[in-house]
Amino acid sequence: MTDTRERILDTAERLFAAHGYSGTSLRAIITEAEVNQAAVHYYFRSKEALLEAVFLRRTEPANQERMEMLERCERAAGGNAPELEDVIEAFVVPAFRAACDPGKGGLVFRELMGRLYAEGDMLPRIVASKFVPMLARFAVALTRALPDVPQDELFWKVHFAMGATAQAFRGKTDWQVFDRARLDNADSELILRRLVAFLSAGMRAPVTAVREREK
Amino acid sequence: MTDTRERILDTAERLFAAHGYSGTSLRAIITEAEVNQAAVHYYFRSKEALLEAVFLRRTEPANQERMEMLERCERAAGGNAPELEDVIEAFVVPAFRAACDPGKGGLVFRELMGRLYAEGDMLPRIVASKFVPMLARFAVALTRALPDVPQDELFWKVHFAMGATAQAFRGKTDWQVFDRARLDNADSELILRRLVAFLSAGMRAPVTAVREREK
DNA sequence: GTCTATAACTTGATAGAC
DNA sequence: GTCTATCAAGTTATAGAC
Repeated sequence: MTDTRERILDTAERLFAAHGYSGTSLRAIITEAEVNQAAVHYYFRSKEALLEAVFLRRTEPANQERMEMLERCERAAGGNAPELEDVIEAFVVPAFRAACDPGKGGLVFRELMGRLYAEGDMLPRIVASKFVPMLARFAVALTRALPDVPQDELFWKVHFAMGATAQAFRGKTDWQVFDRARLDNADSELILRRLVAFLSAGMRAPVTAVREREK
Repeated sequence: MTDTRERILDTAERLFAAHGYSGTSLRAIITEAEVNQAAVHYYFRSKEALLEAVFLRRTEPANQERMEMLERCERAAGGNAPELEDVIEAFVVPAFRAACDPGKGGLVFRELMGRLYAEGDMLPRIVASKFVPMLARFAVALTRALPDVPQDELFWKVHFAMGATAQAFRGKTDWQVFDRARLDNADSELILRRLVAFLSAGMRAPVTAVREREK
């Protein structure tokens, strides 16, 4: 069949998401996808290249959309600084939506995205470099939206925000301390709104407002 | 020598932090620690048990401190609801400080903590279960500190907050879009203040305040 | 408690017939 | 493009001498 390649991608996506990169063996993928031993090395030439393919398949279009969304909101602002919420939405919404709707991938890729966001070193820098131009654009927009925040503080806020976003993508916890509400059955648009609200407030929060206290 | 055990723990901590659990082989640990092949299986009985030991060595005391700090701030509040910032600090500060100061572990364990927080499934649930009682206590305190936030919304906010905290622990990014400021050379108390400010604001942010907008 | 040796298995990757 | 067969290396874990 000609969809062998796709079946490998789908299965790899699922297993990488579930067990991580080094936690998933090519043989596990081969077995679950019910393809031939050599197929993986035929279509992709290595395990690493397979991960890249899995990753870029969904990431590249989402990044495209992010840029468009950012440009659109910057144009709408005219010469003024863009609204913080808009910048954050431009970054978060395309990836999140993409990770929700595609008939097949859905939750699975979201899980994988969370893992990759969080680990940061699972992808070789070559792939990460595909993100840098986009991230740089967002860094500028953020700086304009938050002109009073010094750069090194902004760095940390972005850092925290990336972590929160990654977790939003993952949507699973083993700690059943609140009894309910997994990503599986939750309204993803509502989650998005909550995430944007959370991030915006966090980014704006003045650090100096934290009162001094005794240890 | 009698510090063989400790040397294994230290090395394992470092390598798990750098490459993840399945990305680290026992042989790599054995080699770097310069101990004998069989030593790991003698002191710990499996790779998994070794990870648990690495994890609990620093985690158990920190969790103890978290509980104490929470109780202290609840007592200070008398019958009233505890202050949000205090609850967050009680959760974040002990682990973060512990991960900063111990002469040896320092940055390394922080990196590992970030990884484990983010992955969530690297530790077997048996170990995770050691956390549940503490987390449940914090869930109650949070609910009291934020009485107007419905439970399922609170669940998500905690979810986001855990992600941001995990990222704060990791403190490394490959995306050099802001040119500077790594965890390595940053003032950790300042990071803590920033994190607490970020989380508090995010937790308090009313979701309904996010204005409607066209996609 | 420390060591060497090795068992028992899984890994990523390839060669070459069809 | 698909298959089987297999390699070389690396893996966790154990047995048993000292």
